[in-house]
Order: sequence, then C-alpha cells, then structure tokens
Amino acid sequence: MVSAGKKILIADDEPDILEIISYNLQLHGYEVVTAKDGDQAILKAKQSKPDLIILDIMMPKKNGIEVCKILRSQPEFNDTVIVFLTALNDELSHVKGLEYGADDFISKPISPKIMVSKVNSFFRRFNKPETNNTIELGDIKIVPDEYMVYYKDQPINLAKKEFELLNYLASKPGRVFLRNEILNRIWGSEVIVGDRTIDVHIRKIRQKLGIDCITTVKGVGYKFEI
Amino acid sequence: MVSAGKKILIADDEPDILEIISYNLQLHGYEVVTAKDGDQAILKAKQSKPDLIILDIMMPKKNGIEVCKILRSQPEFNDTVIVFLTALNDELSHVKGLEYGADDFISKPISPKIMVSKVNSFFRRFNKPETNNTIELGDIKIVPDEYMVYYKDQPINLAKKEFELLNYLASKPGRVFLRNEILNRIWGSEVIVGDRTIDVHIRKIRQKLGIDCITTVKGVGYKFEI
DNA sequence: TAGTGTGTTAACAATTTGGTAATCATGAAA
DNA sequence: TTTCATGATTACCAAATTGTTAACACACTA
Repeated sequence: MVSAGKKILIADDEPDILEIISYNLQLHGYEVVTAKDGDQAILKAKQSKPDLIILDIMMPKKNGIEVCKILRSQPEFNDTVIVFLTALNDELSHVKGLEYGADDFISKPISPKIMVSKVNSFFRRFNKPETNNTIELGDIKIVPDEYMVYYKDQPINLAKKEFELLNYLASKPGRVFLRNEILNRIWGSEVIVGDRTIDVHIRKIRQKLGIDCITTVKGVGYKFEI
Repeated sequence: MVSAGKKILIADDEPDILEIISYNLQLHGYEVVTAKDGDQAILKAKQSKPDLIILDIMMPKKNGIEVCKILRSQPEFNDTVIVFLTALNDELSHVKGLEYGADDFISKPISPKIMVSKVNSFFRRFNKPETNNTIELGDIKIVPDEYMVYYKDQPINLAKKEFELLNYLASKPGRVFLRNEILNRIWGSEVIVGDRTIDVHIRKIRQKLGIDCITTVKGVGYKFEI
C-alpha cells in the first residue's frame, strides 16, 4: 500500500474541515497530525517529522506561506513535501506559494474523497525511485549519470558544483528554492560559505548555458524555468 | 523463454517475503535459492553460482551492502547481476549500493507480479552481452575473451588492470564512474590503493590507445566516450 | 640469474575549481 | 529623489584535484 507508515500534518483553522479530512486520511492508513494555526503547525512539524504537510493559506498566528518559508529554511524539512490549500482562482497565493517552496496546491472547497486521492498521488509522485533521473525540459537535457547538460543536443560542460546546483533547481521546475535550502543541499549544513557564492555559481551556469532558465526571485531565492 | 535455466539467489530475513517471491519466480521457470541472512547469502552464492542475486539491504549477520562488497571483490562474481531491495526513498543506500557494485534496485514494498517482471527485464538487459560481450565503439573494439583492444583493427596490448579498467568504463559509454565505484569494481573493497593509482592506469591507457576516449570529470570520476 | 612486464607509490607539476572581496546595477521604500 | 537592500559582475587567489614522471617491488621467463 502506498500509504504504509506515512505521516501527514494538516494545518487549518476550521475544526470541521480538519476533522473530516483527517478522519478520511486515517481510514486510508495514513497517520495524521493536525494543527489549528501557523505556530502550532511549525511546532507539530518539528515534533512529528511528517512526510507530507498540508497548509491552509489563511490561518491565525502565521499564515501558510509564512509557515512554509520558516520550515523550508530548516534543513530537516528540505525533503518534506509541502502542499497548500488555496481558494479557487487565488492566483496570487499560487505564485507566492511556489516562491516560498510549495510543491503543489489543492483548491478549496474539496471533498474528502478527492483529498485522499490527491494525497495518494503525491506519495506516488514524490516517492518513485529515480531509476532514470534524466531531466528534459524544452531544449535542455540534464543527465546526472554523465554529469552533463545538453542544450539543443550540444553538450555543455559544467563544473561539479555548477552541475549539482542546476540539477537541484531543475528537479522541480517552477519551484523556488530558498538560498538556505540550496546551501543545505549543495554545500551541506556543516560547510559555511559566503552569501555571494551562490550568485557566482548561478552566474556561471547562466553564462555557460547561454539562455535564461534560472530566474531570480528577489529576497527569496532562485528557480528554474524555461 | 527468457528464464530458461537461470538461477536466482534471494536473500531476505523475512520468511514470508522469501517464500512468496521464490514461489512466484519458480512458477516462471527460474531456479531459486534462498538465504535468510548475509552470511548465508555469501555461502549459497559460492555454492550455487547464481546468475542473479537479490539482496535485501537490511539483514542480520551481514547487510546487503556488505554482502555485495564481499562478493564483488571475488572475480567469479564480477559478472553476476546484483540487485538490492531497498526501502522507498533510501537515497543513502542507493548511493552506497552503486559504489559497491550494485546493478540496480527494487523498491519495497513490491508485489510478486512486479518482481517477476523486473527479474525478467534484468535478464533481458544483462544477458545480451553475455553471449558476445565485445564492445565496439567507433574505431575501438574491446574483446574481453582475448583481453585485447583493437584500434582501427590494430591490436593494442593492455596490461590486465588497464584492460579491466577500460572495459569497465566502456561498459556504459558516457556514464561517469566515481573513483569509488572504480576502486570497488576493479580492485575490490578490501584492497586499498593510493589515490594516484587510478590516474596512472588511466594515463597508460590513454597513452597506449593514442586517442582521447577517456574523459575526466573533475571531482567526480572518469567516463568513456568517443 | 638477468631480463621483462606489471602494479603501486611518491613527488612534483599543471590545471581546474570554488570562494571572496570589491564594485556596479537595479528596484523598492522612505 | 535619495537611500537602502539585494543581486550581478568581475577579477583574483587558495585549495582541491588530477596529470606526469620516475623509481621500486614483485612475479614470471628465458
């Protein structure tokens, strides 16, 4: 079963929603932790180390985006899947959400049934073993096995750090990675490097690729997109 | 039939899994040998010379990686396909496994049906070269049977280590082999050789071949490409 | 026993890389 | 507009990594 042993944290300020969703997820074998505001969400996330976090955008104390930002800046949540509950058509939240490291969105109102199937699909999607982890987007192909990047089938030689950085950013196109996340992932949490180091590497990648596929999100981080 | 006469060793500490998998593989014409811990796996591998070995990562006595390490350091298991059973998302085991010579991974939990089809595909994939494992790329021909390399049909005499190294790199053209991978595969994991040893052998190969077919990926390893 | 080929190591040279500081550009806020 | 914060850019240097050479031990052979 997909859900075996998976832990989910749900944060929403409406008790009814919280209850109905968590009941249904539990039925399907998930372990559920709930929080009724932003601060509690952060606390419980740290305590229970969930595999998936579902955050309502609008909550007391801290809203979903703030919670996401705080969690993402801590190494232990780098690999956690974070999903937002948004009102339909809330474009702004979508954009903001991606910028602060959301992996996906679920639109409200939502039926428990759909919620469960969405959650199932998250685990399938984010868990599938990477047998062939080549990333191909538009004219760009990233082949970790070869430590090589191709643009229109032209090989481009990136140095190790550059490659790892690009590969990381491209692993979730459109998703913004905070500087902290990048540091933790590429440099590791022990290593301390200056602030400008990332910029310089980003610049080298941009230069070598010759196209603008890495976008700066000021005050936040970088994202890969075509 | 793909499975004709093929022998498979499965090592896992859970008797249920062992039984259900081996039953299903036998149904499909495979000869199955089982082991319930690491030591037994090594023993039975030596006794029965299987064509494919499936190792659970977590086992008593010796874990899967240790078993793999030990088997790979013995010449008679150089050509045996070794596959790991891993928990989903166990990145570390994946990396370690590759370094110690694993050929592929199967993620747990796994259904017998999927297991059988995976096993079938292993034999399709890894058996083709067994009949004629000559590698021919561009003007280079590598003939393991003769321990010989030809460049434009001119025989080139490589020493044993040099040949094994070239043959290994050329087994997956374009793919980068980490220094660790190379060490574990060519020298075995018990042997400890200095850092520069690989470089020297690489140099000799480059020199003898006279063409640039081995590329250095700094900080990572080497790859073979034309 | 001398000679040959192989595998390894040490020492040093050459190269690449990763990181930093200093400076410049840009856009938002006051 | 001025100020401030944040990135971008550049050039430079130190550290890491690999290349190269020569020397040595060892096994095998004539």
